[in-house]
Amino acid sequence: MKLTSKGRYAVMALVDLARFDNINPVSLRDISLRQGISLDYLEQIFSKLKKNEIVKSIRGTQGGYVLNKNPNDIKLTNIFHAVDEKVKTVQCKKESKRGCNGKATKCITHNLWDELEIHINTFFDNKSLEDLIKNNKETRV
Amino acid sequence: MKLTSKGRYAVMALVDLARFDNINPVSLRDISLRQGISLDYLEQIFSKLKKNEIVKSIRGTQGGYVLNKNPNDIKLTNIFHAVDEKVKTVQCKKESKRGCNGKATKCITHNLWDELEIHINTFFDNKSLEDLIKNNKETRV
DNA sequence: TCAAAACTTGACCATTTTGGTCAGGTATGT
DNA sequence: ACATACCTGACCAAAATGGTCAAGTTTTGA
Ligand code: FES
Ligand code: FES
Repeated sequence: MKLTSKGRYAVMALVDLARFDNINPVSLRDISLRQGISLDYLEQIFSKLKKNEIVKSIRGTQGGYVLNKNPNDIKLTNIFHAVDEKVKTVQCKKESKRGCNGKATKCITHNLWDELEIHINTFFDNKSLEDLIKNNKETRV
Repeated sequence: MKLTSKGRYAVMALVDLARFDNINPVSLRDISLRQGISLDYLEQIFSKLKKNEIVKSIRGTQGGYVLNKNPNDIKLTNIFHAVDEKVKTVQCKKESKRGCNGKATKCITHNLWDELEIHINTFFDNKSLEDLIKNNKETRV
């Protein structure tokens, strides 16, 4: 089980963004330099964040990106969903009655994995961007 | 973030094993048939489980595998560790002071991922094979 | 006006991981 | 002796990962 860098970068970039967007839009170039993430890769990520209305873009010189919501209303769940970082612990299709082995009933560990998935998602549901900024400000002092 | 089938199969196979090992050793062939897992693949998995002293092997006709510990002492953590299914959320090396971006300090989201890793591992630490068997017996009634 | 800054889109690709298969063993009970 | 079942290691196709590259379009400020 590992986190992909797409998800990791998305959160990283948004925390960076949230810390600077009070006055001006923040350019991807700046985020790229500060966080050490490839500019081209950031563009892919922000394209998705924009489609999911987590950020707004402002074009032209002095342009950049701005948060589209209150940091408190942006949960990790939303960010991960936007960049297709999904938690997948079961093998079978959830909607179906069939199991992962192709048999007619769910396998003997299905419930376990389901519990695990809920356990992980709970973490993401409860963490907002606001929490992360706060936490980061504290450690900056 | 997804679970690999190596980890999933390992647990599945051990639950199956635990349910039948009271009397005789259980052959991989039987597990393979009951759970729909390739025999060759199971052999790879059990080789690792054996090295980690989670199961014992008994060779020859009527041979098979037997649990090497009390089901209550086999935690999911142990199983996952045995088959190299590890939870990896941070990008950097934990021991090092350096961050994932190559910089001298940990990145702004490092603490978050660390928290997440602990959150997930807690789940694995607290779940034993015994729990799974019980749960399964209940649902079988 | 026009160049530079910055967003936009989509194709492309090398490397690694995954999820196995295959081919040969070796040990042991009957 | 022979069948059963463990044991070992090589091998491999397909998918996912983690990007790069190229070619735009839009807007501002000098
Ligand atoms: S994981 Fe759902 S049936 Fe096996
Ligand atoms: S994840 Fe540890 S420094 Fe970024």
